[in-house]
Amino acid sequence: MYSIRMVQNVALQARTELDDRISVNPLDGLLGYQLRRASVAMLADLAESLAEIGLRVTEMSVLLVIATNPGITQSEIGRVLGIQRANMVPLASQLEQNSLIRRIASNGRAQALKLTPAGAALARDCRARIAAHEARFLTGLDAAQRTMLIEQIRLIWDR
Amino acid sequence: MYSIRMVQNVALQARTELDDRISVNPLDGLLGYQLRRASVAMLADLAESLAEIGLRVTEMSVLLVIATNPGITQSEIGRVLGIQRANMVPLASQLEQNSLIRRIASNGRAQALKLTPAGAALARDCRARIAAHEARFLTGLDAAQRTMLIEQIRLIWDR
DNA sequence: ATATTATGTTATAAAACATATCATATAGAT
DNA sequence: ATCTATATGATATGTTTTATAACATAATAT
Repeated sequence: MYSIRMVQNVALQARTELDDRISVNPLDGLLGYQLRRASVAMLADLAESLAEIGLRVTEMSVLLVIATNPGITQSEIGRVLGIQRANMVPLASQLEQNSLIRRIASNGRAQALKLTPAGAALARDCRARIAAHEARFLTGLDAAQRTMLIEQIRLIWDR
Repeated sequence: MYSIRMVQNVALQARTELDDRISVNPLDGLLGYQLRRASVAMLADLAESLAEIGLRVTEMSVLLVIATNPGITQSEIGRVLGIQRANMVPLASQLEQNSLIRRIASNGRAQALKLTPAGAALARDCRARIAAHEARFLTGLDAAQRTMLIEQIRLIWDR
């Protein structure tokens, strides 16, 4: 007979099947959704690696931009990385407190940012960790395919 | 002579060139960086469109998952979308308060979630907005190229 | 000389996200 | 049948990220 228990089992069965079915996610075919999931996955992996050297992802990004562009200002870094001017302040302060960068009086209120030797050493470590991190997510693609994929993704937001 | 003004102008000139130069961003060739920038750009565009109908991106995602899987539970939605069980609570409560979904006692503590007629109508609106949104970022690619790109990105995090 | 612009800064708020804990109800084991 | 383990929803909490508004200062432009 149709006891409550039976009905409950049927309900459970349906939900178990749901877990196994593949196309239950209506967002699966969306570019925006896949970009978000991939980005979150890579961010988590990178954050884990950078935590071992006491850095957050955003801090590492600022560090590398300064390494490549000695003398760049906070506002310029913000424009390059898409970070608000106001949010650059605690970021740069943190890096300065940890003796990774120096702020040098420049033009107007602007300050030229440069790496300390410790900052330069850490930047090299970052590059190695990033290379390993990227490789973990690009297996199965040769160099040309990697470049093409990255360029296609860049064109999505930068044109 | 080397007045302060002159020195300052030189500094400004250097910074202006920096803005124009192309490869000042050492992250440009990284998959993770491009994924993040593209994801952020698409999220901002989608959020703007969904704000017009009073929804946030996450709320829309939950709404569409319920639309496709009537009777699904909060925990299951969390597993599908990568949202913590605890964070699903205020999400579902918000949708229920706005009379977009109903929570129906099911098995155990679980509750089967279903759309109200208003929720179903809004879900249709969402799908139209999403289609327009996706099209804005996929110009220049035909249907086959779009599918391939999305699949390549999916493989980055889901394998 | 005055108005405008750019930079750094502070304060603040909102949103997203993670963690730990708890009560309850089922499934499974003995 | 009883006990244990597991799953779900819920609450509370804290952190991180991100955005906005306002301000002082120093440069540039008119």
